[in-house]
Amino acid sequence: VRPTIKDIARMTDVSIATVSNVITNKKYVRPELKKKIQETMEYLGYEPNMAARSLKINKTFKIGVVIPDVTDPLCSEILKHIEKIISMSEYQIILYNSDGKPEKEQQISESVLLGIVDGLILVSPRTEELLMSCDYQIPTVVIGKPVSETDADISYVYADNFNGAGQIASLFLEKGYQNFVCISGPDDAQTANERLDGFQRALLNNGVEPEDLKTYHTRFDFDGCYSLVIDLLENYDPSRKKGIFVCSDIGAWGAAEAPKKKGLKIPNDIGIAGFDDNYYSRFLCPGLTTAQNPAKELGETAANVMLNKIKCGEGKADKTIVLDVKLIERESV
Amino acid sequence: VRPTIKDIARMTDVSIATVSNVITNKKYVRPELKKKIQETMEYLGYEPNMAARSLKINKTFKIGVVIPDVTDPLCSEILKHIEKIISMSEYQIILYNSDGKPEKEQQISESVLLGIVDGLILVSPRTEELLMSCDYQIPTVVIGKPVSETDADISYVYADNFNGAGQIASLFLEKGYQNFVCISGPDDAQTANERLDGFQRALLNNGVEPEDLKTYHTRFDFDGCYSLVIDLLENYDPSRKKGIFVCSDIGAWGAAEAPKKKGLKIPNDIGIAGFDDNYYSRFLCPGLTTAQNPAKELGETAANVMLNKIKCGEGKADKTIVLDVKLIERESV
DNA sequence: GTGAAAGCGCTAACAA
DNA sequence: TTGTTAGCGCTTTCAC
Repeated sequence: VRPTIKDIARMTDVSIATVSNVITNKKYVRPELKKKIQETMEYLGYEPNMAARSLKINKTFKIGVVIPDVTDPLCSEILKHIEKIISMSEYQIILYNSDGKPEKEQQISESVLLGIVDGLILVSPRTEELLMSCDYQIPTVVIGKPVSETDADISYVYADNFNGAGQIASLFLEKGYQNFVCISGPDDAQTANERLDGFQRALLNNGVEPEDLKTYHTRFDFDGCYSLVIDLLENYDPSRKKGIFVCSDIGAWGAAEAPKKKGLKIPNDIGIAGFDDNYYSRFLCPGLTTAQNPAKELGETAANVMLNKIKCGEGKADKTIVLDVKLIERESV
Repeated sequence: VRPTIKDIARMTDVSIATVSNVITNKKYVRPELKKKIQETMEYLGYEPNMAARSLKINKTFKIGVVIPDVTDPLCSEILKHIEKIISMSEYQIILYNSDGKPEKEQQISESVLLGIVDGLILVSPRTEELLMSCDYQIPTVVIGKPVSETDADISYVYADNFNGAGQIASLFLEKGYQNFVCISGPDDAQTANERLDGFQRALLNNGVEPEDLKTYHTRFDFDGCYSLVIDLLENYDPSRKKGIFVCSDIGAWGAAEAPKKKGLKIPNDIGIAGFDDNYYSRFLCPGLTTAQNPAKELGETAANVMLNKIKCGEGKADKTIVLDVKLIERESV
């Protein structure tokens, strides 16, 4: 049976208050007494009862992390680095899967998180539902862009998607591409659309004619992008070399498959670029040129901001942090 | 400020005991009273204080999941399905990353998990350290094979690696391969070695001469396997067609790169098979033939067994469950 | 510098 | 059927 401070107190002939004082380290206790108490705790294998402490001081030492899909390489990378940082503190992570569904996010935020978590990290939540978190005054950090003004205690950390996509555009231009396609996700995929905007703006600002840029929205997976590009390649004229920018690596994988099927060579006949830099993208043949979503920094920063918010109280932590994205040039452009 | 049962009781003119009774649903309460109480709870947005409940009934409603690496496609797949099952119960998941390091596993099991978790799911832990969990009588399920007898309350669920590897061997034989290589992980990678055994046994039992099978242990990643196979391909004679079985998909990716570099065609000149069936393996060109590690079933089963253990008490749940692995035939053999 | 005691919100045994 | 009450393990005033 597990020992409590009472047991320690009895064995050491002190009061439970004194034992508590050495545990919390908030009041001075005579060194020799302190030592004796610590030895007894060690001896009995004492570990504080978190439930009791939580009840008393009204903290749970848990941080909720809401992820759309642990299975997505980017999400899991972010999660990994959140975990790394958090596990060095006294906090622990409670994991929630939102499936990318607003209802699930809402449900999680609403009912589940009331007393059971001291803070909440939302990974790329569906935009509209952010507002949910405003109801509860629990420190929140969102990995993603702010969507509407709020006075709730929310911080945001996100990657500079706009600029990243611009770098892709510049690369295409440098290499002499003349005709462009941008494939974005579903209409409401916010980050994908920032990338589309960045790509578009950079191209247009550099003298590309609007009719030389076509944009599409599609299901953002392998098959969706594959069949879209198959269609685009009807009557393809390689003399006006096409550069296809797909706003996510996994989609780019599908897109890259299409030219291969048609006997077109990447990057000689056509260019493909992605966004994210999945771990696996280096293995695509040819290696996928892409913009690196800074998953590691995203996770670490979000976790650190969270810890700060909890420690310093409302309003003291950064409101918004935007992280640079880096061009990863391999062989597909 | 958050309402408590006291508030509900006062507003409803009943005692806190009655309120508690409608919450826990363990004693009969007059329907009209019950309704009134429930309405009040709804109205005030009451949510039970988990810390208090935990303290009282000595349960945390948390399940610890210890994962070597969330970033690994197999692990994250398992985790996803654990989460799916657990989230349908009243339990929640606390996530721990072990980095595949025994020390970390031990540390997690030892200090952290005492009172803060009702059960523990360990995903492919390093064998020796399993014993740790025996000290605490907390329900444990291990995704992986039992290594030593113990009377602790541990259940095991794992895939039939031996048989899966055997299926790969049979496929090679069927297709007329005559020379074989098996690449396993580091010496102490238990599952990898089961696969090696299964492959070896099946081959030898079917008349393959020992000198026609070479086995290797290596760092189990892309680069390790790549350079190993590059070496193996010195003076390669395609007339005695070689079948290479790599005990994990990610290694197989590396292995498959080597023949390509040397101008050898897969599967015409040489065959490559993997094990696991990562989500990404279908995208390798040619598509990787592999044995499917049943990640979904592994996760779901482990979670269900856990829930049973917690509900039914010690010893009532299955001790050991082994799951079938299925051959996924694509184009690399 | 140390101890006594109240009380965090809840459950369950017992009384009514 | 409902209410009273003790107590889970801990922190924290407030006395001493």
